[in-house]
Amino acid sequence: MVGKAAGPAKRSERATTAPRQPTPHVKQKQDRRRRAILDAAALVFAERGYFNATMKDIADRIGMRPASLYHYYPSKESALEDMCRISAVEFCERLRSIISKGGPAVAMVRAGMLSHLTSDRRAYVENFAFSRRNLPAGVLKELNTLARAYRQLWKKIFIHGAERGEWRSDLDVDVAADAVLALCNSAAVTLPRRKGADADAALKWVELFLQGTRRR
Amino acid sequence: MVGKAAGPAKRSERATTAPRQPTPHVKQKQDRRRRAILDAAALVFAERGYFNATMKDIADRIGMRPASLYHYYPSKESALEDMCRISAVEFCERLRSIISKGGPAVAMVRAGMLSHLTSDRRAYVENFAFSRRNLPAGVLKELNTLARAYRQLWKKIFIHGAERGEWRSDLDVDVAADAVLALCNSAAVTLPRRKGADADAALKWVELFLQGTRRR
DNA sequence: CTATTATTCAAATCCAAATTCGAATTTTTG
DNA sequence: CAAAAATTCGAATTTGGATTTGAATAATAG
Repeated sequence: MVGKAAGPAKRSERATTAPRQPTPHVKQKQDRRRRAILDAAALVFAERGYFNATMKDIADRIGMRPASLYHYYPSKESALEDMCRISAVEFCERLRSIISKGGPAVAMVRAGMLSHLTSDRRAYVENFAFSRRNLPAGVLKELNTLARAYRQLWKKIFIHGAERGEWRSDLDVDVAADAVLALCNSAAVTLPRRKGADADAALKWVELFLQGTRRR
Repeated sequence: MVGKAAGPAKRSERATTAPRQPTPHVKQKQDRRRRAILDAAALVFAERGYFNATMKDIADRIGMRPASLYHYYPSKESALEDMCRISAVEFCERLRSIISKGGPAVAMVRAGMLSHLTSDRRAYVENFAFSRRNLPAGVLKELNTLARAYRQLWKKIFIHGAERGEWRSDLDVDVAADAVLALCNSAAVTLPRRKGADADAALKWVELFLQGTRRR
C-alpha cells in the first residue's frame, strides 16, 4: 500500500524530469516516521475506535499537524490497512515458526497464546480483529484470507494434538480454533497494559484454555 | 431514552393547550413499530458496524424512508443506546434468575452460557459488547455499570463453585469471569445464525470452557 | 555553499450522511 | 362523518472531519 515498488532508472542515466530515488539515509528516516505514525494511529484507533479517532488525535500524539500525516500516509484508511496487514503477516509467521519446531501440541498452544498476548503489536492486532471490517471490500477480502490462514495454523496445532492423543477425545478442532482466537483477541483488550508484567496474567488465560475450569 | 415517563393530567381535566396522551391502542402500535426499527437497526449495526450503517440501511430493511425513522427515534445514537440498555438489563435478569435457582455452579455456567448464546437478542448484545463505546460519556458510564454488574454475576457463580469445590483449586475467578464473557461475545458473532439449530454448537463452547482441551 | 528534495502546516475544499422542515396522507376518535 | 392526532417522506440544511493545495521552512547532497 505505502511503499511503491522501487523503480528502475539508475541515478545517473535517468530522464531529466523523472523523480530521483530517495537516498538510503532519507528512506530510513522516512520509515522511522511512518512507523511512529502507525504506532500512534494504532493506539488511538484501539483506544477510541477507528471512526471516533480523528487525524488530529493521531497527529497530537506525536506532536504533528493533521495535514502533515498525509506526507506519509495517503489516508486514514491506508494506515488501518497497513497495521492490519503487518500484524496479520507477523502473527502468521510467528505461529508458523512455533509449529515448525515440533513437539507437543500443548507446548505449541502455550507458546502461541503467549506470542499473541504479549506481542508489542497488541494494538495492531486489536485493530485487525475489531476494525478491519471498516476497510473497503477488496482489502478486506485479502485480510480475511490472512485471518483464515492464522486460524488454519491454529487448527493445525489442534489436529497435531489430536493425532498425539493430547486432547479430550471429543474435542472439536474447529471450535478449539475459534475459541483460542476469541480468548486471545479479548484478552489482548482486557489484559493489563504494563509491558511484560502481564506474561503472568496471560498464563492464566492459557491454562484456563488448556485445563478448563472443572476440577479433574 | 425514548418513552418519556407518562405524565399526569387526566384526559378530561387538563388545560386546553396540553398535548393529549396517546390512546392505548395507538401506543401499542407505536411500540411495535419502534421495536421493528430497533431490530432492524441491531441487525444492520451488527452486520456493517455502527458507523458504516446508515439510516437508509435501517430504513430499507423495513421498507421505510430515513426521515420517517425520526418519528420513532430522535437519533441513530439513541437507537444504539436503547438496544444496549435493553439487552444489558435483560441479560442481567436472566443470569440473576439462573443463579437464584441454586444448585451446582457447573449447571449455572451451562445455563448461563446457553442463555447468552442462544438469545434472540444476539444482535443486541453484539452491539452492546462491541459498539457501546461509541456512545457519549454519560450513557457509556451507565452502560459500563451494567456490564460490570453482568460480569459480577458471573463472578458470583465462580465463587459459588469454588466454595463447593467444583473447580480446579487454582482457578482465578476473575480470569474465569473475563474468559466466559470473551467466549460468549465472540461466539455470538461466530456461531451459525440459524435459529435454534445452534444450541448444539453452543454446547461445544460450553464444554470447552468447562473441560478445557486437554485429555483428563 | 547552492540546488534539490523532503517536511511541515495553515487555510481552503469537499462530502457523505445525519438531521430538520413542512406539507401531504392516513388513522383514530367521538 | 369531521376534527384531531399520528405517520410518512421529499427536499433542504448542517456539519464534523477527511483530504487538498500551495507556500514556507528545513535537510541533504554534491
